Amino acid sequence: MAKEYKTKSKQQIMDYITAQQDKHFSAQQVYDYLSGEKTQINLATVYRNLDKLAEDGVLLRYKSMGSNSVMYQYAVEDKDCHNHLHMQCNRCGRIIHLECEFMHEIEEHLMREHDFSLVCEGSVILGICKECKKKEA
Amino acid sequence: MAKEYKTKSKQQIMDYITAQQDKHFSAQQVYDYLSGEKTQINLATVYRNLDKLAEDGVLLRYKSMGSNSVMYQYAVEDKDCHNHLHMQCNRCGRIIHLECEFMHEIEEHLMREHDFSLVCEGSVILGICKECKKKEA
DNA sequence: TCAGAAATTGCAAATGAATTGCATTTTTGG
DNA sequence: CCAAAAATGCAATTCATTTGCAATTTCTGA
Repeated sequence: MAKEYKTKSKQQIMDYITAQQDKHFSAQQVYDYLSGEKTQINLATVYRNLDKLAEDGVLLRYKSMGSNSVMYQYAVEDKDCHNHLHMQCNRCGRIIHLECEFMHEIEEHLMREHDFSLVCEGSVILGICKECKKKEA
Repeated sequence: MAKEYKTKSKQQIMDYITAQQDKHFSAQQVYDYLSGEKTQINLATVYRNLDKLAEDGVLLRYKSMGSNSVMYQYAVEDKDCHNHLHMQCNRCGRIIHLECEFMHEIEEHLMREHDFSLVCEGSVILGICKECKKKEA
């Protein structure tokens, strides 16, 4: 099995993404942020690390029409994203986990009435979130 | 307003996409199909036409993790895709319209319990469709 | 019917995100 | 401190998509 070495790059990236919490970001954004005067990092390194983190389940990884790059979002650790849908806000891009009993109803309905086995990972429905509606009002 | 000229390219493309119905396809696939011995078309033309058709609502246009290119699917004319979610099969890629009363329940739940205003267009949940499950069994 | 305007196409070049090969550097375990 | 394993930097590459522009096609109205 692959060992993992702690590196400065990984640390910087982790610091960035854990600070983002509900927000989503692209590899380029991580790179831009980390390419300040003090720090120095390579874009390929960012890509490699983000992809590994996504594989490890630390990050959600998805494409949407809203952006021409792959977006990532920090997946809170104790959260198993295989059991619920995700709602993404069309305005702010935030991803909200649809964690409630209603998920069972959705899943069961799809199965029973449509013979469709829901796969939650990567399933993202769009809309406008609470906060953004408030802002607009 | 922009006039529209009927061209051979448009005709060929329309013929292809209307024959696809439930199936999805990329610009490249349309191009490959239309680049037979008899016919001749340019990839840029395919892109331009598909994008216009998507703008006009004739095609659904979406990205998903399953493919590294934008996918299109024929949007049946009398179907208003603003009122229902879409289920995409992870195996065959087909998009199924979730048109049933249960949609109201989902929409209402999201609104009432999560203060989330669902936007159906572009909302695609993933899973395995009936047909693909049969095949695997 | 025909000339000219407008739209469309073909082609090649450009763009831009993402990936990869490889030499170099860093990390870690003994 | 020393190798080997892993990670990085860099440049080159890939691949989908877009764009500029000249050539072609479509349409319209005199």
